[in-house]
Amino acid sequence: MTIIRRLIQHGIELAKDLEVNLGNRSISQACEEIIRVFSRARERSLLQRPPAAGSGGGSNVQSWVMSTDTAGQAVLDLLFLPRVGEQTPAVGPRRSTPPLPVGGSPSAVRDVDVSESSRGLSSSLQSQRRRREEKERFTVNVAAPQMGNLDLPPDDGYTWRKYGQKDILGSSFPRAYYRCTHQRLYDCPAKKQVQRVDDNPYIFKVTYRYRHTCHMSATAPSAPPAVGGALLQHQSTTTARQPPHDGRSSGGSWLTMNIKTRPSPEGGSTSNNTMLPHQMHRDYAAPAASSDAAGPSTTAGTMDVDFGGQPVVDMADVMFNSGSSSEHSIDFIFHTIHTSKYEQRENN
DNA sequence: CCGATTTGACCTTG
DNA sequence: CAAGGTCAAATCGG
Repeated sequence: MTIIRRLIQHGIELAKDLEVNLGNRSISQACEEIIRVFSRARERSLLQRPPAAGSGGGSNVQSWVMSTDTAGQAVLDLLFLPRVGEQTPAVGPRRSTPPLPVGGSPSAVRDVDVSESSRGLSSSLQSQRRRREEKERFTVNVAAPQMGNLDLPPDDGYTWRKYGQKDILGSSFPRAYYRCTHQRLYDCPAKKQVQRVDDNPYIFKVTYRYRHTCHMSATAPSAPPAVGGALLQHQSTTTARQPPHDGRSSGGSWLTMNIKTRPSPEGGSTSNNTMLPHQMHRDYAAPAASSDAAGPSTTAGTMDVDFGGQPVVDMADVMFNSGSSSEHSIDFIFHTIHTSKYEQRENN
């Protein structure tokens, strides 16, 4: 743990140094060094990760980093805050709920969803749901692998099943539609859309919708250890962190964006997509929307709780995977544009 | 054989 | 009616 701390601290110092000395030093050189340091921290944390999620090392490291200095906190803010909401694709919902009816037939599973989304639904209900859906959606920009198969979508730790692809008007690249692989078995409603950014084919715009519920089922492949009911569970439980099989993961997964955000309550989210870290902190720490679709962490009301339970591996993860919506150079450094934003629509 | 992907058709919404 | 989103049959691949 000491080594991890040292590595992380070193990384933070390097990042600080980079920001201070921008222009005096080769940026790429500095970035590589920072990446190396954090990579080592991550690798070590992966090796050392305690079996009991939520307790032990992760929180220690985090609290330690947070207590280092303001710059360290800034880095943490920058890196952590985005993922502490609810719908991160990287971290499944975490509330203690009874297992989902796994035994049910696929159709039964679907019925749950159909109840609201079936084509026969009344328009008012549908629009209601639609409004809520819009709130449960956020997009991130993720750097595409710079080598290998560039068509591969970014790996965010979950397993997705592609169910459609569509050419979008005005876009040079088609949009791919994915849903959670466990949609049927565990009634997991999580979906995402992946589309290359027009002006930069090396960047994916990923839109996430709904939360993963496949981690909540006791029988789910990813059923995490229940810790306190409001603690984070690590994504590695399920399909997360599967061994790379396409050549983009091992060294490339860090390019992936793992942002965790919490939808704001009705009207709570600002129309400003470029929230500063501390703003995000406030917003995301606000009581979760009483969304019936999922509400895992209405209990995880405070960032502190989430922070405390976050394993260090996630931290390293986020360090590479996410940025923030601030103008920080970290974004540039890690080549991960994090325009994490809520799709908001004006109240109709 | 089973699960994932592809792809054209269909549905919903504005 | 156009565009976005989803379905589902056909196909692919392990």
